[in-house]
Amino acid sequence: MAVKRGASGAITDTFFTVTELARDLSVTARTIRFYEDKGLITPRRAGNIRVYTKRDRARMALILRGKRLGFSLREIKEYLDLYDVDPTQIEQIRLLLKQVRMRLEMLEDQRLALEETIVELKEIEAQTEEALKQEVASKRIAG
Amino acid sequence: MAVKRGASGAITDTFFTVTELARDLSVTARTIRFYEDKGLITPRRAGNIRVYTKRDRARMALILRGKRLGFSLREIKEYLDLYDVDPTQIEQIRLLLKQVRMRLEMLEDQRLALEETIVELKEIEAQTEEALKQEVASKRIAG
DNA sequence: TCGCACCCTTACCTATACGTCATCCAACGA
DNA sequence: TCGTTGGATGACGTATAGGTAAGGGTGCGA
Repeated sequence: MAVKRGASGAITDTFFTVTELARDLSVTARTIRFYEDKGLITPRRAGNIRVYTKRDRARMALILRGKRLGFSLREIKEYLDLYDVDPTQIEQIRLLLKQVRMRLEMLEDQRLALEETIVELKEIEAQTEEALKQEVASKRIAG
Repeated sequence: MAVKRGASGAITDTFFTVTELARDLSVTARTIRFYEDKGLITPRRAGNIRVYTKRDRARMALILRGKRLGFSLREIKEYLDLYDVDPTQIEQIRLLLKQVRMRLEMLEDQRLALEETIVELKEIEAQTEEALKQEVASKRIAG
């Protein structure tokens, strides 16, 4: 409920400081500032202090999801820019569509690889559990 | 059909040289040697020349899939080691099982993120196609 | 008024994953 | 015998994604 900055570093309930946002998203403030450096996010300032809105927070969440998916910051930036394209420029729209489709293909491909791996790991898991049971059982008999 | 090394660098049909394997997998020879340096793959040698079997090729394919999934070489190494664990050591089995389950959790998580993103991109795609149609139609009328 | 908690910027440090020479050796065909 | 192709180090270079101080400013409660 603090309107001014208290011990927590909060400005208001709808705005965040870097460290607040960082804690919220389980990253460091350094990381957030670094993303700003790279042009992925541009918070407003109160004086020279960064002020993040909920929209900024959502954007950060998108960035982090992109990272979980294994994309580089450059790629994530391009991806985020897809949301900000001017829809009146027809050539720009065509380009955008092409990019979106390429990315979709990549993701579908990645999903396939992912599912293959999950299946294999589950097999290993099952075999391992089996082996474990066998081991324990034989020890019980031997003991 | 070459038994000796010909112009292609082939040794036999079942063995590969670095560059052959590299071409086959669309990576550079440097990459493969680097993986060896990091202990991810250990081909046999003919003298001091690397000789890769089909098994080596399969292992390389696993490595590359791991990379597509966004894992580091260190993680991929750990993952590959799962295939080589001695199944008689019960504590080792328990550890293995734990690792497999952790990795599975990560992958399921990743799959979720992936599917969210795919859905969003498909929405953008649909909207963009729509906008494109509108643009073209209006230009046709105007022209 | 001191210290603490945060904020900012600048700058150097680090790990990962290769790319890029440079140098040297061996085999093969013209 | 020479040139080309390919293989093997070894060393240095590079991009990405931050970590880690260093140095300095501000507001606030004790």
